[in-house]
Amino acid sequence: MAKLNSELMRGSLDLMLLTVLSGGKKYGYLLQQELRDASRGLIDIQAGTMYPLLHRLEADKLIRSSWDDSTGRRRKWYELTPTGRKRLSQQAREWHEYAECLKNMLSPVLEPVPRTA
Amino acid sequence: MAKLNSELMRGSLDLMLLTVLSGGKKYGYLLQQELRDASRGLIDIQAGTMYPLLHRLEADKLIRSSWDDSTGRRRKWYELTPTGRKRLSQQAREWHEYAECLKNMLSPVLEPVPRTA
DNA sequence: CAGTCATATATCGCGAAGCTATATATAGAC
DNA sequence: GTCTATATATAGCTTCGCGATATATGACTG
Repeated sequence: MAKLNSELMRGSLDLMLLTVLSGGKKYGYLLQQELRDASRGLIDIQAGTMYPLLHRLEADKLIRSSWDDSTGRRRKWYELTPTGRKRLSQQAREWHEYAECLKNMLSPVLEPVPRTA
Repeated sequence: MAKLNSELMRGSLDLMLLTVLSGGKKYGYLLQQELRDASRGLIDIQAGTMYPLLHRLEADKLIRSSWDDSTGRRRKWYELTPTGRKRLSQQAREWHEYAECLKNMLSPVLEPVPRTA
């Protein structure tokens, strides 16, 4: 699966991270991998994109973090806050509405009208 | 219909303009109106966003323009170039793929699993 | 044991791009 | 004559994604 033109994802990156986090606590590197795997390589968020984004989401109190230093691998685990959960479901609905709308507009481009036999 | 959080549209604005232009020649103000109407107010691209975007698309030779000064209303009509048409169908497919992927990820959030009776 | 790669997080600087505000000009309504 | 809608354009601000770079450890390999 070819990597996606990343420009397309602008605007829904937070939504994606929040979505993956709704499946439970994750740390950054794991999040990155899960996204890549779940999308068969389509979605590959760079580290230099993801970490600042996680920091933003935390500053906005949509997620919270805790370090685990018990192993040699320092890991910062993130989880949704109640606010984050609300934001997620709201953004998800908004995105879905938008996607349906755009899909509708695109339909003539995606599936050209078959010739009337 | 409430206006959409415009952040969500980042990354697919060009796609939308190209899509609307695939329906025939349009000038900027008309484009803006058609988008707003077709989406029942959901998509409302600001003038300060749209005009620079149109200029970019033209600089990239995806669209071309011609002035109509025959009336009091100066209008700049835009139409797709062959290159723009190719780009549109390519971006449309890419977006669709991405949208399906995200929709998939979102499905547990959008439609919570019903309790097993 | 030295070298290399994967794991794991972080930040800087750059450039792209959307928004608000503002400017300009005309048409039509009242 | 004033106000609103039509129609296009640009400057300045800010946000944000990316590549590059830095740091440190674990795991494998010869």
